[in-house]
Amino acid sequence: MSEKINLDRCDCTVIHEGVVSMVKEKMPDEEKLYDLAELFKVFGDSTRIRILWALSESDMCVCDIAALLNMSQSAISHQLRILKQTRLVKNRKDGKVVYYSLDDAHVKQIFEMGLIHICE
Amino acid sequence: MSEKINLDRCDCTVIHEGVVSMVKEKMPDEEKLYDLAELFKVFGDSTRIRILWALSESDMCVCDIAALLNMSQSAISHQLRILKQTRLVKNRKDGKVVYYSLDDAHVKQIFEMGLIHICE
DNA sequence: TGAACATATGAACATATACTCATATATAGA
DNA sequence: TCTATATATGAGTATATGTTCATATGTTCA
Repeated sequence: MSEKINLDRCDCTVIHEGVVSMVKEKMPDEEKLYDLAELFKVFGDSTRIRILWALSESDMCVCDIAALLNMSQSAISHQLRILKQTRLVKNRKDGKVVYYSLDDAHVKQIFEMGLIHICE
Repeated sequence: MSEKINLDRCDCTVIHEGVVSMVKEKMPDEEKLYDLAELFKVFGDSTRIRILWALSESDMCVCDIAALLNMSQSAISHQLRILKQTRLVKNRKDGKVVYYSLDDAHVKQIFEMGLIHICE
């Protein structure tokens, strides 16, 4: 279990060849893991987390969210754009007002999983 | 349902006072949501995601991980530090070699929740 | 049609962050 | 003790990103 092969970029030797090749087999596509990271990156901002949490309580328009979080309308709008691109929220227009709501039933479950870790 | 009160920072008016105050009541502590965002931020990097996924398959030493991901030992070590600070991984020392393993049984479940969204 | 308002958006800026590079620390073996 | 090896870490750098500011778009109502 100690073959010691030098590799390209990593400036060290493989100590456990068997383990590495086994794990390499089991790893999902690079792309899928990249997408997964991109999704969590969206959750990784407190403004967006608060927006998502708020929307999990009730649909709201942009002004309401801005008031709730005491932030500028522009800042909220920019973040809503990101959340929409990630298909985490959707919106419906009613005259001048745009109402946002969650577009994924699993958002709350993802929150729960995170909280379980934090609260341990 | 249209009280229109001007607020501090948000450059707009509250359209639905009732909804905003109701949601404000239900929102968790600012600090808790901040911690939650910080946790997801750790998941929001493809290098760390790949490390966590790899460790969910098998414990590994730093060199093995560097070889697996074809990255420098230093880069991996820096990321492992972050993962350890967040209590997502732990390590044990065996001579010169440091073995890392998952420190949270829920990591895989958090992945699953993310994948459900991506695969929809 | 024109004023008021809700929202969206591009550019600029300040900050955060992931990696590299150089080097420190620690352990094993000769 | 000296060398080799495995890992950790501080500084520097390039890039990513969140917010602000100014302004555009689109809708309602007088």
